[in-house]
Amino acid sequence: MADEIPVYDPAAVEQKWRTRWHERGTNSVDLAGPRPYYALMMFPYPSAEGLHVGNLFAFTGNDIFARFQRMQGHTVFEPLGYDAFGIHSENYALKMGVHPTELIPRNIANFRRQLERGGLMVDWRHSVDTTDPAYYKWTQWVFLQLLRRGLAYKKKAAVNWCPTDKTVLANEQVIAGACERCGTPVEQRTLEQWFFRISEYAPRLLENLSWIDWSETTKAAQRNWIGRSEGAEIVFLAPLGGDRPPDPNENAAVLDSAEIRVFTTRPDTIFGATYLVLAPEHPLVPAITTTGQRPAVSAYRARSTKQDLVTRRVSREKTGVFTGAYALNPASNTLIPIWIADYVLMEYGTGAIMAVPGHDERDFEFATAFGLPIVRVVAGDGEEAHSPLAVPFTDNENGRLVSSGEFDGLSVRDGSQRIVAKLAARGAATVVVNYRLYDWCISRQRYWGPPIPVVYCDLCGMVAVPEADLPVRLPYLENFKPDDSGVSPLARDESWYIAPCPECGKPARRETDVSDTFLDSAWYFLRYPSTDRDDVAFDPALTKTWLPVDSYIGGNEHAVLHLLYSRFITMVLHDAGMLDFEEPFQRFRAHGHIIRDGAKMSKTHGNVVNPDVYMDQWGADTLRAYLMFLGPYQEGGDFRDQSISGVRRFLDRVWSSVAQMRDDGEPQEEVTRKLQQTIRKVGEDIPRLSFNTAIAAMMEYVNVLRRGERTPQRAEVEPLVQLIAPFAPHVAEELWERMGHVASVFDSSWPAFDARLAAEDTMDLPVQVRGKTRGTVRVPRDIAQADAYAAAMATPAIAKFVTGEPTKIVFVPGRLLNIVL
RNA sequence: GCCGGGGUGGCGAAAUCGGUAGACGCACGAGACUUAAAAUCUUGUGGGGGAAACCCCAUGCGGGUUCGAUCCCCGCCCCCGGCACCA
Repeated sequence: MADEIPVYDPAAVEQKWRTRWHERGTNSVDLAGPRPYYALMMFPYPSAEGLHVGNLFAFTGNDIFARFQRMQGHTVFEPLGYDAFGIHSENYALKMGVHPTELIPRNIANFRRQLERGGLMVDWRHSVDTTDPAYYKWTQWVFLQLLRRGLAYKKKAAVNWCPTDKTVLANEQVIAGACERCGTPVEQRTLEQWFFRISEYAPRLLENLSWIDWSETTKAAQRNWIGRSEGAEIVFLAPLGGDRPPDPNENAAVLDSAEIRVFTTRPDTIFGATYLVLAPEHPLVPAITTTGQRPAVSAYRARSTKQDLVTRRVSREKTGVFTGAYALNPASNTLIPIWIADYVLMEYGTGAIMAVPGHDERDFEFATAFGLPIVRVVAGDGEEAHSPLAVPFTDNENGRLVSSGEFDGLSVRDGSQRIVAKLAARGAATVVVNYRLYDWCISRQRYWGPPIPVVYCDLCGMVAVPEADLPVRLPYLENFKPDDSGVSPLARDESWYIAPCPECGKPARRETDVSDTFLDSAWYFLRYPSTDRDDVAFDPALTKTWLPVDSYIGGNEHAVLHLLYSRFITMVLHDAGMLDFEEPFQRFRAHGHIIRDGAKMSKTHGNVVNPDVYMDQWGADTLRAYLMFLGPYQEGGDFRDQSISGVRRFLDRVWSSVAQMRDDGEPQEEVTRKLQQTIRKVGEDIPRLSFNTAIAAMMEYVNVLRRGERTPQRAEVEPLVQLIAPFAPHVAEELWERMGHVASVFDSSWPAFDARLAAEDTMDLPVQVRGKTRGTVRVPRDIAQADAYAAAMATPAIAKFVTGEPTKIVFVPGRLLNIVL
């Protein structure tokens, strides 16, 4: 090192180390290495626009964490792949008039280039591409495992249909009655669809949330989605065949009657149930409807089943029709009318409710609209028991039962229990738990996805494609545009869909639907370690070593879709004896999102950041560190062009510290102490993903290091280079090499924290008078209270506030002294 | 409506088993270097008052607990995200 200080040239340094890492295999993981650590990040959809700065933000956080784990002595596996099937790609291909089989490889190549440029420690030998037959062969295999276990089934179902994308959508993909992709109002259509029985797993999917180490926001979203509610099913008997209101004096039990089961979370309010409501599609409706009401009821049913979901969900106006029938309220023993209305959903609970207008807003609205009786059966403390209700009373914390016979005076909770117990004794009620989670509709009438591996034979019926015959390859279709028919474009290619029946060999017909993209991504983490194996989906030994995933990082936009499906598929494979764990991700952290100028980045806002531009101008290391510095990783932040210079300045200062470094002296005590504190801080912050404060701590250290005219010593800068390495890997490698090291800095051990070197003998003890800080005194760290007090009183600036005798002295050793007067 | 997360300088943000509020960075001001500018270095910067030493106010709003509250409790307001005619 001569007098000339070499200039930090990011472009040259980064180019050099990309090549070097490749040549040396620095990022190639030894899957048999010690202390395996699987650091997974959500794989991207390779869009034509290229890598988004938001992707880079997400990946960089994971990369820092992974590199840190490696320097802690772990063998770290940090794979990345491409989620390239799906409507997004297909629509883009349609728009551009390019076939997806051409488009996707092009996009992937561009992504790969940008990702490598970002300096990620990814082992590309273990990548996946969901559109590769070598991958989707196993996606089809996963489907067959569910089929075999009775967890995949086909049924005619009212499904969400997007008229723009011309496809079925899962409930998860319908936001406020509209398609999450294009915003078009969703219609209801009845089609034959494939479903997975995820609802059967609802209790486990919910319960496990109590012990997995995930972001609270994500767990809350899943809990909301699964939607558990505790309550009771109560039986109401409805006498049949009468065209007149039954005589209450008549013995209802002797009449032929229908059992109407309702679900309620408020059995305590049963004395206030003044009518029943069935969903229009409820199967008992034809049986109970009286002759006189038949025309009105049929008209209403016809209308509401045709009605699309939007009208039904967005306009909350209450409509309904009286069936003419009555049911016996098993608690109050009175006859109450039975109505049908579309505010009661067939898909949830029993498709029937007991309406308690006094204590439920919806029932209140309905009762008001149709002039049905509103009875109060819960009253608040000190409230007149029979005070009329202008609005439904829903305070179930303080409420007490009234007008409820023997149950009067009980709390909501006790009342519920006692009433259910009493009804249960005569078989009229059962305690039940309901979930809002519906089965997962996985079929899509589109082109760009894995064909569902099933064949229909006139003789043998539905036959699963044998595993040995997988993959069922997606044929090349010139015209893959979807149409309104509700049938997949694959149904146009007879040469493809006519196939021999696997059982009898006679010509049969392939399933022409493809599966949902979310199935591709529900198991990809199992594939990464085993990409070398083409005979199994996942190698048992490798899976035992590497899974479950140690750390998973991704966006919260996948909190309910991808994460829930992945957990479900894992549980199924666990139950099938193929995995020895049932939760795929031990730890999950949701990262935040990068916005710019206070708005989400989008082409319409014109505020999209192309990472290439910033890597050209500042270097990848600077961009990485800046993204991590601009805000808390789990909250995201605002990308501001102006602020990036501060991070570059910091790296410049690290660079010149190394360039000027000397080997001929002792490290300075204050610098050493600060260094130790920084080692501790950075080592604590990285596992917490608190990257912004870790960078701030390193900046503080560099400020101390560069203070004054002195030349830094090796022992002062060498650990610094290791600390910055996860954040700025290229420049750290370069500096590490310039300091004389041959091996990669990532094969060095993270600097050890030495508490003795970090400790200081003296400190500035804050002194408060009456709780207000009035100054500090320089005292030994382990000073006793009396000495601290004496020191404070010896400081005029503090003593002058002590105007009388102290009544109390609060002393927290090492923290503060408070003199109370 | 229910469930999460959040509200701190001009800006991005630190600090929560209760203990000097505003670390670090941006921007801005002053100075050094320079013919000059850029870069770099030094230094200042929450608001108000004061010549100054200093004083007062301040973590969305209003109360409370405490020697001491950004942090805990009660009652509100606002922003972001999830769920939503789910009984």
